Amino acid sequence: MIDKRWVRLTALGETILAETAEATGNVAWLESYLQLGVDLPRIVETFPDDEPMRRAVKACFGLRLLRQDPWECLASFILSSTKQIVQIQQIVAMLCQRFGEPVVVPPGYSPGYSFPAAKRLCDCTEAELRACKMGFRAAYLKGAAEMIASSAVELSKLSELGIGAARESLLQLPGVGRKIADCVLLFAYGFPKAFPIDVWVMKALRKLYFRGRRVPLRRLQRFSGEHFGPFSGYAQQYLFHYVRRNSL
DNA sequence: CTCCAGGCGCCTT
DNA sequence: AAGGCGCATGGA
Repeated sequence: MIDKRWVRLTALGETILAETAEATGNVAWLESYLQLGVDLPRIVETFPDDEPMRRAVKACFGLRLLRQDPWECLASFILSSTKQIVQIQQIVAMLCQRFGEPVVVPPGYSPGYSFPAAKRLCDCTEAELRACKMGFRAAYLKGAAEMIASSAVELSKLSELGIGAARESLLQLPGVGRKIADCVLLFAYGFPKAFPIDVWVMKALRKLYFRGRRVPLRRLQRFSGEHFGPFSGYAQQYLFHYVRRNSL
């Protein structure tokens, strides 16, 4: 589901086949989501020429970032803390099914639902949200939904700000700390210097650049900003998927 | 049974 | 400013 459209993507060698449930006049929305205008080789070129980055780029050749909807991205990451990825997917699926809007799907496919708007979720009780198995994150999600719906934080205006000011805005939301804020800045707004440091990236940085020593988070953040260049967020993704595949 | 999973918020030093 | 701990839930 992209926005409120059902899409099936298939890799066909060098091209991507996209099938939609309904006719779609122009495909700007899809080009934006897939970031087809991004010149990946130009970006990879800016990475530091050191051994860890060379290995990560080789291991994840062709890895790209998507451009996701800000609210969907934010809400999903609020639900992500100390959860495994499969469980996050289950929670999000349940949220969509219960509170999203039905979307048109091709004949023979199971029903699909959009990601529920902030306004819809702040009308839910915390108990209804907890019923989607999100546990203590329910209060965070509801609180964040209220602030978005009331425009206490205006997601649509963050792209006009610099990364620092945009991050400060996101940090006002309950359940949003530095890591989640940086995920939203990178995946939904495309700030190329946003560098989320989760447990995996922390492991990667320690092992690959600090001889496995324990390093304060502050120092890792400073290092990430200085070492990986103008597209450090992309570098982060290469490192992340590299360590996850090799379970370092 | 215990441990832990793409953190955050709050309470201690 | 920095470090420790609890928080729901489910699976290994």
